[in-house]
Amino acid sequence: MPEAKRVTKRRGETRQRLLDAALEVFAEQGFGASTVEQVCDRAGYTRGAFYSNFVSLDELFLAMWEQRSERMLTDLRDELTDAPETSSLDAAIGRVLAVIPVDDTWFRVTAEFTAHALRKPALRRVVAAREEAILATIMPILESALSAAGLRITDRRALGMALVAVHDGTAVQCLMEPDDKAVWAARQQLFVNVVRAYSEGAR
Amino acid sequence: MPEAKRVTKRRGETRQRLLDAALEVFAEQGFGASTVEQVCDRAGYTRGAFYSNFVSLDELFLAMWEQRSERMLTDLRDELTDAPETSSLDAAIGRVLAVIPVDDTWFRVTAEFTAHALRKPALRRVVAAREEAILATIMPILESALSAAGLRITDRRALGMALVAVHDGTAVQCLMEPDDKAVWAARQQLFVNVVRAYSEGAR
DNA sequence: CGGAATGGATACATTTCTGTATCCGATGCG
DNA sequence: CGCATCGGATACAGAAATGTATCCATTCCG
Repeated sequence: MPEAKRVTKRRGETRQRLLDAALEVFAEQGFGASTVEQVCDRAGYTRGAFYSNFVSLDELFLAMWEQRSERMLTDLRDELTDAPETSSLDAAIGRVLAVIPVDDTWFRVTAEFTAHALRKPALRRVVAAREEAILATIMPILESALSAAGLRITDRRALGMALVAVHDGTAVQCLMEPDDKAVWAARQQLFVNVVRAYSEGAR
Repeated sequence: MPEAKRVTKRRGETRQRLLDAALEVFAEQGFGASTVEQVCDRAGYTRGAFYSNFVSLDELFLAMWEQRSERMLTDLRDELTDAPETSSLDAAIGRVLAVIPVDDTWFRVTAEFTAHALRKPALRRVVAAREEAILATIMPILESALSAAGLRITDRRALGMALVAVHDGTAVQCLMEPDDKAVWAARQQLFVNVVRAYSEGAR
């Protein structure tokens, strides 16, 4: 019985500021090198506030990542649901990529979290579940754009995996050379090529 | 003038054991969470040995990563140079993938190092240089296999980037589900598809 | 208002890590 | 064999991080 503690306004704010601070600190220093104090300083509190809200940095990390990725996912849904029935495949992919933020801070944190999950098996399911949710949001858009172009997906699962892999792999490249527009263009092109590779039909 | 210090046998061994221990410790704990003592304990020395050989964990990390990736690269070259003139594209890709180890430990460390490099701009060139070296080794093999199949690469640079991205992206997936053979198969297939996407010619 | 519960600050004891200074056994060399 | 240098161990001092116990201000609610 987790002893449900009611959340007052003040407590909620504190908690949120700690979550926000954690994002920044973990992105800058990496999770492993971050300390409770650094997070508290950034948030404008002392360690007392932290220990009153979380039991460990691990817990904070998980809570923060889930909140941010959940928020990212709903943003994605919001942006994509009122889709203006995109005609071309490139345009559809461009739309999706424009909405999925390759935000420096967020990506670093996600990379850290992934590495963390490789070490803590319990977290793998969390990561996997999030990926599935993202795919569930994106695939329908993609499929409708494809069918408008007379194409259909041949292997849905394989395409999903490929998209995730390409996203993660190219995101690193983009962050390594953030100013090289060619890298970003290549990324977009790679997505198009991959989608085509797993589709068939009239062109 | 770095005051070239000559390397005795004993010193070399100590240094090497520290490098090896670093690989394991960093893989298990992550670089940021690792301490000098943990590395020394693992190697069977005390901190005295460490500070006599390196000035900081950062330096050790860099030295270790460069040594291992260099070794990996020469292994790759050795395995590929005596290539039995592979006929099919799939076979060629299979060969290359078989040689590039998706070793759990090494991959984790590479991921850590990449994250580290995102933070320390000086390291980005190191990572980029290594990627280029790997591509320089692989691309010729690939091209000969392709031409044997009547294909030729259309955009060498784009293909190189794509291969790196796909490698990194899929490696994570394979490590997350190490026992799911389907993931590994999908990975191989994705490589084939990507290479095809950036090639043209008779089939 | 006024007492009770809440939430975060403060103070403290403890542990952990770091870096250096020094020591001593081993190894190389004449 | 004996001296000199080398390499790692040991010891120590200081810094940093942790977790807890306690205190005080604010908010809640009758």
